[in-house]
Amino acid sequence: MSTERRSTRQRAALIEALGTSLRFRSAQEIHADLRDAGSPIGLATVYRNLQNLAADGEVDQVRAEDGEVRYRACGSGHHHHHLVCRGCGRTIELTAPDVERWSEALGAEHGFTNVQHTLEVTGTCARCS
Amino acid sequence: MSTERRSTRQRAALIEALGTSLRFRSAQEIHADLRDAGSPIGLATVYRNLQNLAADGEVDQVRAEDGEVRYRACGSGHHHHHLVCRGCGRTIELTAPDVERWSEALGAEHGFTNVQHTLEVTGTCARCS
DNA sequence: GCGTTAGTGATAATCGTTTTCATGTTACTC
DNA sequence: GAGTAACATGAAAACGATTATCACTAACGC
Repeated sequence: MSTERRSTRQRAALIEALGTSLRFRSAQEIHADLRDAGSPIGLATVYRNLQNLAADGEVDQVRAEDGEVRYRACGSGHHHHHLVCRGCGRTIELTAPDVERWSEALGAEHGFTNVQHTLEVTGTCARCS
Repeated sequence: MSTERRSTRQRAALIEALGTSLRFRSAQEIHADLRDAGSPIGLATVYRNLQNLAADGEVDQVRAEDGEVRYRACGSGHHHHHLVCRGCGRTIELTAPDVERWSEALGAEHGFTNVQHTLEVTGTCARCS
């Protein structure tokens, strides 16, 4: 997966910006933050690099309810899900082995192969309510 | 929920078009189908009515991987999930009581209130593989 | 029928994202 | 170091789904 990528200033800045945040953020948000932080970078470059990083499994992406894609550096390279606060965006990583097994079994039961699933949990965290 | 809606030819045609399909379809797809079927209807009207129907709980909407929203008339008015074929779009409704309970408990455990979740399963059905 | 009011639809506007393409950088070789 | 091929960048334009606008039409209650 980890196709070889050249190391550029922009890519490094992006990775750093991702590393310091625990929230899921949109490409536009990240772009603005980088600009504000004094790292001039093109919007297209942000999009491209985020896609690369996602393809290489170095960041997670989720699609918000409004259709926007949000990104976040995730600890484990393993498959996992998220519990995201709708207020502040605070995110807790989850593993759900039962769900994994359940969806597998379910696919098989209906003759489906190559089964994947998406599962995201949202709520209002203690601080925000 | 079911805000009172006036009955118009366009709304009726839309509901009928939805009723005859088992697949999730995009607003654009449905619009094209209606046009082809000889039911002139504006694209904006399709969008508006689909949103109304979704708000009234008469159709389900899911967001595809490319960000497009797809609609489908669903049998039960109850909360449920879907197993969707990535090839032909054939859809099977699922209930997952374990997942419901799991996400509830999880939210509580982390101090989250008003917990919701999205869960969609995709795969390749027997016919398509 | 009549008036009120929601619904319609062609079109323009929005907005996130992708593409284009000329230019700048990187990694590699000699 | 200099040369260079391939990749990366970024400003601007293109794209595509969706939403807003607004003049016009049709439902509904009387």
